[in-house]
Amino acid sequence: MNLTVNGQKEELQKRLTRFEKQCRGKGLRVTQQRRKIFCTVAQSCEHPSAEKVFQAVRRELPNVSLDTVYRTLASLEEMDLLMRVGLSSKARFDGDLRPHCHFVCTRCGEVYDIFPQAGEELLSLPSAAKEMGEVKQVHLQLRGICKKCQERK
Amino acid sequence: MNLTVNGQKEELQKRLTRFEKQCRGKGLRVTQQRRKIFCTVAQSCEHPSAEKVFQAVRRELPNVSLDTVYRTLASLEEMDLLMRVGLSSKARFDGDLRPHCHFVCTRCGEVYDIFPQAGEELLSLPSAAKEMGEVKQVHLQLRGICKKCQERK
DNA sequence: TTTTTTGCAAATACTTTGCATAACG
DNA sequence: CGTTATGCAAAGTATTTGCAAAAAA
Repeated sequence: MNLTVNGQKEELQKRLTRFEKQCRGKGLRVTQQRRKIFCTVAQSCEHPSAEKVFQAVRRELPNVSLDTVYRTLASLEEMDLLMRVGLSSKARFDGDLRPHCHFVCTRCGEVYDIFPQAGEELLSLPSAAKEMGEVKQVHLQLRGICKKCQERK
Repeated sequence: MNLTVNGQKEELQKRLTRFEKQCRGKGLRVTQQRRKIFCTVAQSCEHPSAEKVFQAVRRELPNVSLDTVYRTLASLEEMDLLMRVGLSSKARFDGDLRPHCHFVCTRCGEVYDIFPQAGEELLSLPSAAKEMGEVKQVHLQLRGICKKCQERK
């Protein structure tokens, strides 16, 4: 994997400090594996898959296992130290093609529709978008904890 | 599955006609299975998984198979008759937490970052969002065909 | 030392594929 | 009728889990 430094404003050291602080706050131990996995994703700008992270980390920690990578990525996501592109778990489909967005509950996995009010603009595309290719669909997804899950806590 | 009619403006009949026209245009036959699978997703407002669609379709076509459902959902997506929530395939991660969006190429699966220009507003949340729960992250994903794929066509 | 985390291996989803038969146009 | 789509079964990925050993605090 090409570990080009991505354009994050805070340098790696600051981010590592934040990572360690959050781990300790949650009672999670700062292991070599966790640190290396975090650094790998933080420094990459290619949206690596679990497998890619595994391969990169393995160069320095030849004994890491893929399942540790999975477990760690999940906990880093939970701590908001990284984000997941798309959704994990199984595919879900939507036959409603009108512009709207989805609220996805990260606890129960439920997906709710949100329609903009009359007059509300859903979004304006960043101008850089057309340089990437031909945009066919726009998916706006809000992630958080839904009302139901908040109540049953 | 609760097949509540969703609030689509065109009624089912019109959508079915469009579906049939697009199938014929692509040389795809309008089979009972395709029609039923399309109707199921078009009428549902609960973002069903492949399995859920399978269960619903099965009630009227007891012999459908799950793999037909998968194949059909994929072709309906290709024809832009439905959309997929999140991404299929494997999970990918992003350690850059600054507000930005992703261009996802639906042909090669590559994910590119798009950062808004200075002064460009990425989006304004629909006012209905806060009623759903606590929004923790906003994911804006543009799907289309990337430059590279356009060229190698 | 005590508890958490790891690596291993095996299990579990979820999704895709090859092929003979059935069905559309 | 000729070709495409289906159903079946089996394979392929991606991800998760139980458990004993290793490592952090």
